[in-house]
Amino acid sequence: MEKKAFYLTTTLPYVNAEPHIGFALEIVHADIAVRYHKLCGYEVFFNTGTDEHGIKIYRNALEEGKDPQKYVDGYAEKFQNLKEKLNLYPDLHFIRTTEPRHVAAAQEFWRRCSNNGDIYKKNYTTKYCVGCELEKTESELVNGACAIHPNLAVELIEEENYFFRFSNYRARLIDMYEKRPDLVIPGYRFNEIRRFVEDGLQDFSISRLKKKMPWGVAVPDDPEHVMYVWFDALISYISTLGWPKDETNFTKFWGTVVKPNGIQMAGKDQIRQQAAMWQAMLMSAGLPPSKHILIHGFINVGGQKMSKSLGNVIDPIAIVDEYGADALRYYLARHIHPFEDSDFTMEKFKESYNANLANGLGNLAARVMKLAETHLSEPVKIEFVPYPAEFTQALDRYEVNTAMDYVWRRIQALDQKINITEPFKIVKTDKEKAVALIEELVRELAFIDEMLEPLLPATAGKIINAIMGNKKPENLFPRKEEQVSSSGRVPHFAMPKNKKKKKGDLNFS
RNA sequence: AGCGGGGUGGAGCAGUAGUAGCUCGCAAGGCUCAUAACCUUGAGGUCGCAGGUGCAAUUCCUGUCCCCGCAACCA
Repeated sequence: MEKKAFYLTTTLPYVNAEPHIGFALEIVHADIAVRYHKLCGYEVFFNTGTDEHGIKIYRNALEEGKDPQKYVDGYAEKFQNLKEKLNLYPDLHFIRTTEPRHVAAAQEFWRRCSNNGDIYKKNYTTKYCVGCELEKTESELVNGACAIHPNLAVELIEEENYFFRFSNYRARLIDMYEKRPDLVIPGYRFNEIRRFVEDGLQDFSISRLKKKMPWGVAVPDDPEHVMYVWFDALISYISTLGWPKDETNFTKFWGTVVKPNGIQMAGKDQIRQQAAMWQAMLMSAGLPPSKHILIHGFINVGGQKMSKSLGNVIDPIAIVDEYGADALRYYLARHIHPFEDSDFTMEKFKESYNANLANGLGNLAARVMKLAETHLSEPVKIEFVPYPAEFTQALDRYEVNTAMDYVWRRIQALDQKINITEPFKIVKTDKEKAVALIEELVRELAFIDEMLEPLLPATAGKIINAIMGNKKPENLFPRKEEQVSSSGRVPHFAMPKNKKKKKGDLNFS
């Protein structure tokens, strides 16, 4: 029997900035889902990439005196490096929208929409904010300027553009929403987009005049136009599969109209593009819709938006360099909610790192394996134990945080078990019983390790190696104690907390 | 205005129709295998406010107050 196929794509980040913690969140959650499905026996296709066209990139490149292609090459490399930095699934597919295979796919997609009568030319004048790269309606302007970029002059655009007949798809979208109640997850996001579509749709512009802005995919049969960046970028979800040439691969992973299979992950600012525009585009091209669109929230810092001017931007690479990929993966998976907005501060990160990775998982692995190394003559044989329902149910719903909580309860339970059964004591009186006990502890550690595999793959590998070698592992997560606590007090860094109040101890601080 | 999210012990957050849970912090004790770690116990909450439905609501409904987002470096 053929393996079931699992397809998951992130949105493609626009390459005008360094990799962002928000994208790290998206791709780590995606990576966990992919690894989990792989372990469950699916054949998986995991896609990400870079969105490289558009006026903003064109202008940035010119400002830096670079050829646009050279400019995006530099950024694409930084994003490709995330694979290693975040310890992502080894077969991660990476598509760049400037690749010939993508360009060809975008053009074919255009042709199909056009043949279907959904693309037409229209003269129009609009106000356009270069900062947002968006047309602005009157109601969106404040004092005649873009509210987000008040310092940039709103440009008046009057030109002939190609438009997509989005308005034709209102009924069909609503109909699909009715039939596919799990298209957008979570449900309250689905309500948002449903209401938006019900309120009525306006056709949107999908091309730009080449003489003004040449940095885009050429529109078929019209040398004067290039595609608007959003139109071509969305198509990357299927161009990465080899569409339109590789029909087999495409159908296998993207599915069919009857049985869609493509799962997308995106931020809450992307609902409109992903759940409405893209779905209408797929209908127009005669292609299957998405199966699920998972919408995650944003990361705030200390209750505020991240912003350069506030100086509170979190750099995922810096965290990985200091703490390791799995430490960041841990935090994103357990403490950043899969759907709602979450807060990220370095204080919280460090607190959780010490509590749950150093003191929790790392210490547990060390104490179990030290017992094993000392008292067992050979490695414990490990058998695969099926994942518990509580764990799989959480991951099946993409509730990674709940799955993490479950694993950490097992970690705590194993710590408790060691304290209760006291093998380190029993070994002095009843070696045989102690050995049996320790073997049991190792097996339970292996069980925890199994669950860690999709979550913290590097750590999981180290632990299973330690088990198979019957050897205490290297220090998996060294404690970090150098910081001053958030209250400003110097921490009691040199004293164990269960002794710090004892009288008579010398205080080394 | 509208739409969306949120208001849970000192802090940060889960969660649920039926003894309210986690991390940190605090208090007392235990253990010594472990990364000055681990375990136990305790103090601390009328789960924003007011109504309603239920045998039962923090959990569902209605109203109301407050905070945040929809305006980001687009995630």
